[in-house]
Amino acid sequence: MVCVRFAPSPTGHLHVGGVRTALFNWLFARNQKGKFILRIEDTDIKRSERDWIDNIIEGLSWIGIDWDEGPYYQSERRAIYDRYFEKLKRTGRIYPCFCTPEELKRRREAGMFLYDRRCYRLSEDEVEERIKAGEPHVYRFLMPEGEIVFEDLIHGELRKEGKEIEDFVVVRSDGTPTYNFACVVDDHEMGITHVIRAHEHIANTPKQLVLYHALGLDPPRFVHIPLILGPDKKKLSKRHGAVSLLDYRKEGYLPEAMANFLALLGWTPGGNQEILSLDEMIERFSLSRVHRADAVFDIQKLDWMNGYYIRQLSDDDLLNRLRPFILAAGYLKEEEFETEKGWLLRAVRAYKPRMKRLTDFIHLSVYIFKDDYPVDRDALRLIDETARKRFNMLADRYELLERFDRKVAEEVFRSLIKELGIKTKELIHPVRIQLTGRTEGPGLFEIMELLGKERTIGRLRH
RNA sequence: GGCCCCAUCGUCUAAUGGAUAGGACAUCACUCUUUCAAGGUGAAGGCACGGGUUCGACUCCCGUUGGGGCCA
Repeated sequence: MVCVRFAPSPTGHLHVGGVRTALFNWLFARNQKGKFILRIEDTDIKRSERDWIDNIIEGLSWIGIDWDEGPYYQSERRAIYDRYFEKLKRTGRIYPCFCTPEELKRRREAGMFLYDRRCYRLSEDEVEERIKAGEPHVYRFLMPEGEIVFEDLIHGELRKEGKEIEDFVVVRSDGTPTYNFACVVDDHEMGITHVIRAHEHIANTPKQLVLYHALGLDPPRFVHIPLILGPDKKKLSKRHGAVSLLDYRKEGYLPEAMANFLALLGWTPGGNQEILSLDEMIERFSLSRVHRADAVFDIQKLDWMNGYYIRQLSDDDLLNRLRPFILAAGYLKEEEFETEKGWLLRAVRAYKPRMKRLTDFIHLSVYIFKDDYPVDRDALRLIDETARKRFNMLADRYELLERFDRKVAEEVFRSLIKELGIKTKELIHPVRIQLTGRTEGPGLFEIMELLGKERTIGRLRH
């Protein structure tokens, strides 16, 4: 059975690149009726934080990814790594190294890019003595020579000369395993069959393979997926703006749009359909349709897709999703959602085709919630004395109405225009500006209905 | 400095030796319309370059260029 994992390091927010990796793993597992495991790689304890772990879990859940096992924490699996460490020691392929980070840095600056094995040449007596003296030391893996060849499911055959890789560290001076070592142990222990991870890990694969070999274990299949780039074609990072998945939630993106958009970065379902639900993605997912080249994160396409998903939502559903934003903006109080529901639904319907993000609703609709809304000063100049006279005439007629909705508002409006012998737009535009402070928005009579008789008249006379 | 990966419209991509190189976003135009959106119709826009291989290359091979990544 296929078994994959997503193994983020809790050193920061769950970013969109990580989500995409998780998504590919998850889609593959679900498509293959396999298992998806969540593993938190927190070996580097000082850099890991509980908050980041929460962020990862919340982000994955929000976008719709669930896991069959875990989260496992590497920080709680020390005993397992120790066991494999002993095993590794018995192979004679690791040796202690006493070189300090400062020394190594200095040598690298001097042009020594590969470790020169100086500690490997230490005599047994000296090693024993220095360990006994409590001198800090790491353990390095003695790299075998010869070519390491492996099959990547996306890139095909990849090869690397063993002597081009230095004797990498497997265990730190504090006894914790390094990334490559812990990763191999966990992937084996958890029965991982396919390691699907970001392209930047290609260089780690040969190191992991020699570890599998030394430990006498069968390696999994490797799949290196392309990176997500910023508009400048460099690896997506904070420099490019929002990279944290939950920041997108805060900005009003829908989880289904995020998932759809991210899945299409590097993968195609084939055919021309681009809008897919998670279930459709599961059904059609295949690693053979994952692209090789890196992909630029195109926020404009995300915006379009998010707007598209918003338009597909029922008014009711959309209102529910808008609720936290409306509350946060202070437009309404919790209890008013019930009493104002009918009105809110009409408002939602009016602004729906104009939203790209949920937050758009807040600024698009200010003037129906508040009386102190922003006003376009330039547009205001279009309102002259004649216009004001007409506003009052219109207000006078609206005063007489028993019922006030978009239909009667329009009928009355049009009859006034007819009497005045002017064109519709000669009055409609000034009225819109007078009522909303801006030149664009939903149909004028919908706005009037949302405003209601009193406020419409009040603003007309203002 | 070394090693590795990648290369189709501005962006995401389809094509798997034989189509006018297809679609989506963005752009532009037209349309609808009380404005802005949304919708509809259409346009413009791409195989990085140079060698091979082949009857025939976007497709295979080599090189160049460009971009990216990893060793800290």
